Amino acid sequence: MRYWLMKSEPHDFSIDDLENRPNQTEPWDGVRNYQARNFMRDGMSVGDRALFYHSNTKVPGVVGIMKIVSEAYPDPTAFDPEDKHYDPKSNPDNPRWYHVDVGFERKLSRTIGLSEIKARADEFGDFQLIRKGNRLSIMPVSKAQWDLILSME
DNA sequence: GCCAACGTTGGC
DNA sequence: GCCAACGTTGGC
Repeated sequence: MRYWLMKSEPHDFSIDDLENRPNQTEPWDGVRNYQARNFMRDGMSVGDRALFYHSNTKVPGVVGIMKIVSEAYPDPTAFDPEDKHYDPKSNPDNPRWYHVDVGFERKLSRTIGLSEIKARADEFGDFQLIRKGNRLSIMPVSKAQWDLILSME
């Protein structure tokens, strides 16, 4: 089993939105970055777990835990001209974008802020989240990093 | 709202 | 294949 971190802007889709979905699952659609796609398509397996991270908000940070509940499959929003994430270069015969479904596991009792994580950068070691200029929305997390974040809850 | 950092596009 | 221009991400 692997560990991941997945970012979402809470005004687009938040941990509460996920919790309130009928089955508490949701396709993690709209990813249009090759590295992030490759992590979902080639790296993830059902049963993996992921930190839900709120980005571009007042207190950016880790807010909950999800599990990966599907294998990767083509992202249909790329085929829909009406969709915000439409990509004319992706089509059903040759899909460019893939995603997985995620499931709600639990909310953290509080937000583990990015600033708190940065303050302990030494303990986290090489962590994409706190690399300078990081813009990746999906990234792997080591077991040690996972445990460290949850120990800060 | 600003802007630095980054990824993508497209002309050459 | 290079690289300038552009669009996006995301912290602050």
